[in-house]
Amino acid sequence: MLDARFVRENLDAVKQAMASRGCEWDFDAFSRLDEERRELIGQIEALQARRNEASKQIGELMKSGQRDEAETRKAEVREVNEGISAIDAHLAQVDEDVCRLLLTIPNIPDASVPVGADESENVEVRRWGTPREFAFEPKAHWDLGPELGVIDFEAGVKLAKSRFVVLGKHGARLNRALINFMLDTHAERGYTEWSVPALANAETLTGTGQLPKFEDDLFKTSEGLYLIPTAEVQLTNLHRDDMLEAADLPLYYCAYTPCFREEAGAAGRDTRGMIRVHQFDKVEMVKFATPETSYAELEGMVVDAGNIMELLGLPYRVITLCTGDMGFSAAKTYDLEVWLPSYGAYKEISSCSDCTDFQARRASIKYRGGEFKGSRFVHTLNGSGLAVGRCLVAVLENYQQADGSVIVPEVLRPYMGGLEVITADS
RNA sequence: GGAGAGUUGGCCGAGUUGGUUGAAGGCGCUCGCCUGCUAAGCGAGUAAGGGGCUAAACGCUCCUUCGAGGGUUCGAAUCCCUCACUCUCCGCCA
Repeated sequence: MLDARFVRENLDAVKQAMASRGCEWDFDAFSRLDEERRELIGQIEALQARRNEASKQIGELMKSGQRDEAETRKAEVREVNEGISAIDAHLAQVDEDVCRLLLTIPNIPDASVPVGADESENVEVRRWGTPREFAFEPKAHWDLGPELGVIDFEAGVKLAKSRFVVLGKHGARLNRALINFMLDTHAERGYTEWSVPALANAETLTGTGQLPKFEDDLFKTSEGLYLIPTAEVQLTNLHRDDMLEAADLPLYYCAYTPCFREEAGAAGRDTRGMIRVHQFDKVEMVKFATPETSYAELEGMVVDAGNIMELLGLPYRVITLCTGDMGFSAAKTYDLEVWLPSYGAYKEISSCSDCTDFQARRASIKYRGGEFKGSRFVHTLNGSGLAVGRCLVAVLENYQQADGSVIVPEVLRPYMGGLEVITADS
């Protein structure tokens, strides 16, 4: 969420920022409501000051036995109170409208973010590794997986519905190996591991920005809880309403969780395979940093995500999302894309964002003890490290051999009981 | 699920015959003094959010907030109701 005063005082800059995102926002309504709100607050507070003054006098009159005079003042206050409640009802409505507007305006892109309309205008930053030249026709994971018995698409549909998958045999173990490998690797780099609920309440999801605007993307339970779309939600909200110490920053957190997404607007996209499914595993990284260091921390997070693919020997590239392609809460986002032979292209496997104080303001996450008076909002960052399902797909496709078997990357073998090759009958 | 106790500022903790208590005291923190160093000591300051005044900073002023919401009252941390959460005991259970 943006600060109402900031929007008011930087109206043109905010308008420009929203235009660069291709985001429609009712600035006129905001200005109107914001002004009305302040006007009403002024009126109410003037009346409240009168009431407080009179009440104090009534107390004194009662003590000194001037009952009649006290009764007169009481009648006066009753009248003042009627005025207050009338205005108050109006203010409550205006407040709600202002709040609703502020909760639906996205973060302002950082100045370094390329301006662009959509993903075609994202900017490549760097590449690591070289896509392998196959001496045979490589298979896509939607063929390879079932043939090896590691992915079962039909079973997923039977147990739940389309866009759910079942991992079997070495697939299940490879999945678990990836999770453990990622968590262990991040731990070595200073990330504290957490295990968090897979369900979250509305307040939590409002804190990170999924609600109220993107409720359609979430699975919801009958009692009002939501299945988390990412562990970012939980890790970031761990410190909701907290006051952190500057000396403790930055904080590095990570967690493995399943993630659940309705994919409401994704009909027809990535329909084959397990690239886009309703439930997938992900290891997530979250940082809490000061405004001074947050962009440097973002660079570091991208390195930490890329490190996983480098250790796995998976070719990838890093791109900077342009203004039109960035997520709601982010001020700057790097996507990491892994090479997938089935797509003949790089495909998103991680998204690392600096949300600046956007989430911290919603969730009230502050810190103190720095070179400033009082407290300030922290900057929150999050990034996948990595999406496990897509990583499993990348391993299968990139490490496949002509006979249909798949070599297990060396770093994963300790997690696979020393297994070196996945074959259909192993 | 049943019964009881609790929820106060960065933290701990007073405050329930309603009225200068936004809140004693302590800890922590900041500044100053003192002090070979450190520790201790002395003095002052120290909640947040919002409105207004000011070109702005400083500052001044007003309002709100004692788990959340509602009620009683001229006035509520203090009385009443509802809800949430925490703790203890019982029940149930992986």
